[in-house]
Amino acid sequence: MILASVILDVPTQSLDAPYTYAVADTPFRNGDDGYDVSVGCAVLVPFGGRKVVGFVVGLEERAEDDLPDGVTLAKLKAVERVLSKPYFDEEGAACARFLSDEYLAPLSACIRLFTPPGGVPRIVRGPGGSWRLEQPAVGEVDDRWVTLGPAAEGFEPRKGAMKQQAVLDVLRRGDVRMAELALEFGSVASTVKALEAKGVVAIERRRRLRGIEATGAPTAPPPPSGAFALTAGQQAALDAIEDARTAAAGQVVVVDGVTGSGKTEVYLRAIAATLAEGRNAIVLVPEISLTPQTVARFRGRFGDAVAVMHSRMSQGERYDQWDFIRSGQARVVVGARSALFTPLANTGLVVIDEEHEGSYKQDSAPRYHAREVAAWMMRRAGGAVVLGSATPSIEALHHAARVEGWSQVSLPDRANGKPLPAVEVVDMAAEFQSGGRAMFSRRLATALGRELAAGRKAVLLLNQRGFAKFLLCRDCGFVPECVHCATSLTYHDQGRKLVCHHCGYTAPVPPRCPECESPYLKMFGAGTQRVEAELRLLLDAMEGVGPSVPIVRMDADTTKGKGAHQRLLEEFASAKAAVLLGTQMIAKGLDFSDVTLVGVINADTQLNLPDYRAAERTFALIEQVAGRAGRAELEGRVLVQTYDAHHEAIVAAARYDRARFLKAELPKRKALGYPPYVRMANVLVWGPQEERVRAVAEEIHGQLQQLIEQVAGERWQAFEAQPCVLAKLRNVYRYHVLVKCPPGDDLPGKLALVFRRRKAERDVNVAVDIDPNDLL
DNA sequence: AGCACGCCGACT
DNA sequence: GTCGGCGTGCTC
Repeated sequence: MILASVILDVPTQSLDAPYTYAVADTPFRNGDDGYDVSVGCAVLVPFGGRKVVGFVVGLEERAEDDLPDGVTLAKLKAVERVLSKPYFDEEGAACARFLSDEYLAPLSACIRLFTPPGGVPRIVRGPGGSWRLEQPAVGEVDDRWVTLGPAAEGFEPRKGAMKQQAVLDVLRRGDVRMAELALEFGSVASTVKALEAKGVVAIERRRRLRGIEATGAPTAPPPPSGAFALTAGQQAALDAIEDARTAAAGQVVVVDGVTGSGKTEVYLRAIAATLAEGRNAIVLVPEISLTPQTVARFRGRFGDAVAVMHSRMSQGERYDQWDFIRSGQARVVVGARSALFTPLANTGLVVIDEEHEGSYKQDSAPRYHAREVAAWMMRRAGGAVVLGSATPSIEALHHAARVEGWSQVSLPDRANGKPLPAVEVVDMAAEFQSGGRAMFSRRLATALGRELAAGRKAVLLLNQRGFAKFLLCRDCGFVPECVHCATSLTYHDQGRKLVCHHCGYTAPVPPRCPECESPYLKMFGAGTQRVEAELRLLLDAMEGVGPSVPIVRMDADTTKGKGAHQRLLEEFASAKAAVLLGTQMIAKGLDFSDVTLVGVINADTQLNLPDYRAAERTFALIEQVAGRAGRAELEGRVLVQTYDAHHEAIVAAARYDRARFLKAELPKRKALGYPPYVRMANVLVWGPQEERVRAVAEEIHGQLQQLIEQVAGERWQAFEAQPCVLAKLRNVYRYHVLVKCPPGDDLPGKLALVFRRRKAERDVNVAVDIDPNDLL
């Protein structure tokens, strides 16, 4: 008999295992819907007196006396109905299992990554035990197309039949949509009908493919690759990727290239080579830099074989792109991290651009990292992974240096031969001591005035990730730190105290700076609006600048609406002199040739976040934003304002000296026990009642302590349950328990012993974050 | 005795 | 997640 392994589409811990159902009838066929039961299908199955939707993750032939564990012939029921075409194949099912094991996530949540945008069929329950099946609202859309029919040859409309003549003239130039005819000639329905009756035209329904216009116009046939010569660095990178592709064993190539070194051209050629072999490619791009320009670059080379997936597209657009990929016509998928799970067949290359970006880690279950998943996929499929960045993550660099199958190539020069812009550090503590009280240093103000007056543009970056308040001495730049963890202490209003969110260390707020006795200890955290207001005042007072110079503000608030992001950038591009003021999102991907000045208003907020990656992120941010200046003929200049002018991350970034940064950072990581020298898991516990949350967190800590004593070993550590840095979020109290282990150990496997056994509580939620991005 | 409520396990 | 079984304890 044929048995189907089904994951129920019910997101509950206790139902999160495959259930076995019989596949009735002739092999693999069920019901009258015309779909076969195959891996990846949504199916309707009976489950304890009701019906539920599930997904088939396996099919096998078994003898009646050889059923899987826990299944008896008496219990076994049959799949009732097949509800969909397959959403994924065996490989997808295996990937879901991998995600579930590796990230301790519910299998049903992992399976859901593979289902089409817009949702899957679901059961809706009515009163009195009634139920019905609801199909997803998003689906295919058809257009009515008008084409020339068999009688078109030699047909002449009657004299005076102006509309018929006009319609035919248009059609002789090619097929056209009914909607377009109506737009041009008004109501044409009767005209077209008359012509159709004569067999002069035909009306046919054609599937519309949404999401093309929205993501970069379709282009003429792609120009041949290799139209111009590569730099030596680009060639070396391409060679390394070709070696990895030839090895076909999931090799990972880190392409470490400064901004403007031409990484994208390397990707394009590697993809072209992949396609030439009949295999397909995925390109992952951080959500915020997935702009029409980015897409146009790929469409320019690969034309209509490019599918695009990102969250700013409508559900309909995403659905069509997904279905287009499923149809096998797409050869290249460009998208955010979830594009990994689209139904692209025969993937031979995954490119992850801006690899260091935090958005490659999903922040809800399954909390996967695209880098790890891509590596897993390409190991299985015999492909290669490319990780590109001007500032590769410490993990990537570390892996490249010592993990089998990983390698690194550098592109140290810009493709246009121009030097990188000079970066100057503005010491705000010194500025303050000499009387400067403003948000903008005199040096930055002067530079702004000069560039704007000369009709050039500036980009100002405001680091907004300063929501965790910290204390800073305005005289010497001192920030109180934890004596155990070397992270800054967070200020708490309740009780006016400083707390370390890693180990729980607490200290009172000092009345004076412990370093220099200054009384000017200030809490930090400013918003974009305030900065904009202050900047406006500053510009208006400047000679040769004044109120006519626009400030374009880009942050989470101003980029909310559809297309707002694009509109703001166009506004900035079309202005003569202008300032673009924004948060993180302006740090990458922007390429305006007339930006000559880049200012970082507050490099410190990032640096002083109570997080072990603070220095790494600050270093990366400065390098990234510096790359925005002077991309064309004009020379660029970068000013970085900081109260911590001697911090290695800032000094090293200003000199583009990564080796220097790593030399300072790595020993710290090693001494304090942080990645890449340990593996971490962050156990998050949250709920509406603080007492319950803390009790559960402490209980988990106890269980982990026990796990370590009994199975894991003494090189493991479980830290005491602590309130999170974001201790209360939307009336939910949050605690966490941090676990560390040696980098080679099976962290998820061991933790599963504790967490797979726990059953869900009603008032407290628990989530395990393996290799967390941050500990907030 | 009869029934409401809550806990617990099963559900393939 | 949802149902049903069963034990506890309260009411008629």
